[in-house]
Formats: sequence, C-alpha cells, structure tokens
Amino acid sequence: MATARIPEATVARLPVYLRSLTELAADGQATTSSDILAERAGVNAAKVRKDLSYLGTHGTRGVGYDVRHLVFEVSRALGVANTWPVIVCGLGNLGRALANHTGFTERGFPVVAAIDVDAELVGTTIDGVAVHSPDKLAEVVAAEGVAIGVIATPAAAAQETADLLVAAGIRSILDFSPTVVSVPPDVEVRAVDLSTELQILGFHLQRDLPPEVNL
Amino acid sequence: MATARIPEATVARLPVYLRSLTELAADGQATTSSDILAERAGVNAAKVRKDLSYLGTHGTRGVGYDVRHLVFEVSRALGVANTWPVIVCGLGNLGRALANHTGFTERGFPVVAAIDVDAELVGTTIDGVAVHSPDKLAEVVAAEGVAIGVIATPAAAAQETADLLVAAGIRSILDFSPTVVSVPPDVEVRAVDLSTELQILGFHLQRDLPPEVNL
DNA sequence: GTGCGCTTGTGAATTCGATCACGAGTTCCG
DNA sequence: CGGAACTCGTGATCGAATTCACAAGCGCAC
Repeated sequence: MATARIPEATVARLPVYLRSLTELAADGQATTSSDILAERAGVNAAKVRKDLSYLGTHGTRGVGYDVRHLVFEVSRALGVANTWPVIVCGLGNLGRALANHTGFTERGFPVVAAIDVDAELVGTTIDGVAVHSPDKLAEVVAAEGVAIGVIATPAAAAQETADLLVAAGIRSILDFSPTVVSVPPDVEVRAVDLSTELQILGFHLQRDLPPEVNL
Repeated sequence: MATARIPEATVARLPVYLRSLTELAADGQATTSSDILAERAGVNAAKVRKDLSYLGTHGTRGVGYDVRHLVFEVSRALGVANTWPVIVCGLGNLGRALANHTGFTERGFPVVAAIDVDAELVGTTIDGVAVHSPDKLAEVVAAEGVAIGVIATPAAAAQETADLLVAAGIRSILDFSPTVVSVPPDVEVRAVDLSTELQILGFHLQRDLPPEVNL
C-alpha cells in the first residue's frame, strides 16, 4: 500500500507508458508484455519491468500485463483522477497557444484563467479563458483553485511572475521563459526552454561535422 | 584542441551558463566566480567548475573567470557561431507560435520554412515564413539548407512527419507531439512533451497532499 | 617576501539510473 | 504429467552524474 519512493526517472516515464497503454487498450489488446510496451515507449524492456515494479504492480509471469489493470495502476500512481487547474501567465505567441491547447484539459489540466499586463487584453476572454490583470492573480488563484502556474512571459518578467505565483500560494510552476527563476524550496519548477533544446541539437550537429576547426 | 568528450548533462547546462554570462557581461562584470555563476544558473558551484573544466577552460585561482573569455569559450563549445536553419512542421496553435517566435532567430536558429497539410495555408506566408506542402519538404530542405526539423503536428501525423524529415536528410528533430517517434540511430530526437511535464507536476502535487488514500 | 584569504581544478566518494542475467511462475502441447 | 516456450521480478553489475573535500595557485597587504 505504502507506495515506496518512485525514482524521479521512472515518474518521468510513467506518462509515456500511460499513453502507450491507452493506445493498446484502444486497439483492443487485453494483455501486453514488457517487450511491446518498451517498443511503444521507446525504451528497453528491462526498464519497463523495473519501472512498473515500483508501482507494486504485478504482471503475470509467462503471460504479461493486463492492459486495463495496468492503465489503472499507472493512472493511480500519477494521480490522473485528480484535476489540477492551470493558469497561464503571459499571452504572447506561446502563451496564447498554450491557453488554446485542448490537450491539457483532456489530461486533467484545464486552463482556467490567464494573466497579462496588457490593459487591452484584461477583461477579455481568449478561447473561453478569462484574462486578468497580474494584481488580481492571488484572487483568481483562490477563486478557481488553481494548482499550477505556467510562465509564458518574456524573460524580463519571468522572475516577477514567479514571485507573484508563489505569493498566491502556487507550488508547481511550468516555466517556458529562457531564464532560471528562483523560488522557495517547497515550490517545484519545471523549465521547458526551447532555445536550450535547439542549442543542444546544434551542439551535436556541430560535433558531427568536425571539418570546421576554429573561428 | 581535441575537445575531449563533454558529458551530455554538461552540454545541457552550457546554454544556461551562456545566458548567465551574457547577462553578467551586460551588467559590466569583467570577472566572475563559480559561486556567482552557480547562483545565476541555479546549480551548485562545484558542478559549474567541473562543467567548465570539460571545456579546457582555465579560470584563475583566487580570482575567478574572465567573463568575456568564458563567453567565448562556451560559445565555441556550443558552436553558437553557426546558424542552423529550422523548418516547422504543422501550423496549429503551437506551430504558429513557434514560427512567429523571434527568440530562435536571435540565437542562430532561423525558421526558414513551414509545412502544413492544409491546402488553404500552402503558398501563404505566416510572419514572413513561407508555407509549403509536405510533398515539397525534401525540396525545401535542400533549397534552404535546413538542419533541424520541428514537429508540431497532431500526434497522429507525428511519425509520418518524422519519416519525411528523415527522408529529406534531416538528422536533428525537436518533437513537440505527445508521441514517441522512431527514427534511425543516426538521427537525434529531443522530445518536449507539455502534457508529460504537467503530469509530472501533478504527480508531485498528489504526493504532497497524501490524505486522499484511494479512489 | 611572507602570510592570509580567496577561488579554481580535480581525485575520491557517493548517489542515481540503466542494463544484465537469471530464477521462478505460467501456459500449452503432446 | 513432463517439458518447452514465454515472461515477469529482481539481485547484481555497470556506468554516468553529482557532490565532497582539499591541494595548489593567485593577489594583496604589510
């Protein structure tokens, strides 16, 4: 019962397993194996088995896993039954795209509000999402039961936005700005930095084309 | 000269260091220490020193690092001098935001073209980016010297898109679709999955609020 | 020039994650 | 019922990344 500690690396893979399992279920597969799951999730079979073992999940030796039961187990581990309302801060290109993104609501992360400094936007709604001014943030968070803040502001406003979110009681932040925001230790920040991702790809490209030696 | 192997984890941090260093330079700091850099980059000082040591970089004991020199070293390691043209595949909410995003060009990743299946869009330009039909992909890639493909299509089209990119000779892919695409081993894929990120945050939220025991 | 405070660079220790390899349970066939 | 084929669960091993801790180098003050 006491779900022992699940390693961070495993947690990061659970959503992928869950998607693969959902597909398998949709395909009418009643049962599956670590090999098949591994193939679908793009990892190796031993890792799948070890990851699933942390859930206390029991497959059946010689047979495999029951797809529906595994969907249930992984869902429970991830807490998919819960709904975590999200607020999007910053309605530039990216913020707008995120506010509109339908995939979030489907997975239990409805975007319930947005924040922007632009007085023209405040008071309007964007795809059904009401836009508020930053100084209303705490109020909105409380009213809507917001659990997760998304930072999609320009870099210069990111730290300030993070501070507002923290002050409003938010403890989970998804940060798309190209900065490192600092927050109290009990707040979790996941940074998604598109430029960094590209730069990592660029690094490897450069590495694979070595003839160019210096600048 | 022979830049020994730089660990993957270090490569992923170099862009962050580079940003911090650029800020420090803009602030007029001529010199800095691993402590200050660590603070700015959100990591610890020993890690900064070890990471920088892989670059063969030499700071000065008792003094610290010369900011300009370090900017130069990190830039060279990352190959920032190079320009890697990008093509965006799929012009939904996210694809459009990415195509418009100005930050990419600034960092050497200009979006030079876009692909979409929608016949209404093909032939138009979105923020100066020409939209082509998927069957022109190889042609466009060759003409524009595209180095990196971004997949921003719906999940169902992601694998197909990846196959097209690979066939067109692309070896670096940034994948925003909530899927695992399979590609030949010499192609690098970095997956950025927004739903997964949210689910990981959700997992920790659930963990920190344990009173709810079962469902 | 000597000593002190500061900061780097790096071997050593530790932690964490990935992978291997195999024992054990299950099904099915003859 | 016996054996073959299959697949899970997991201890053991391996490797990568992080962290520790300290010797060595530098600059300044006196």
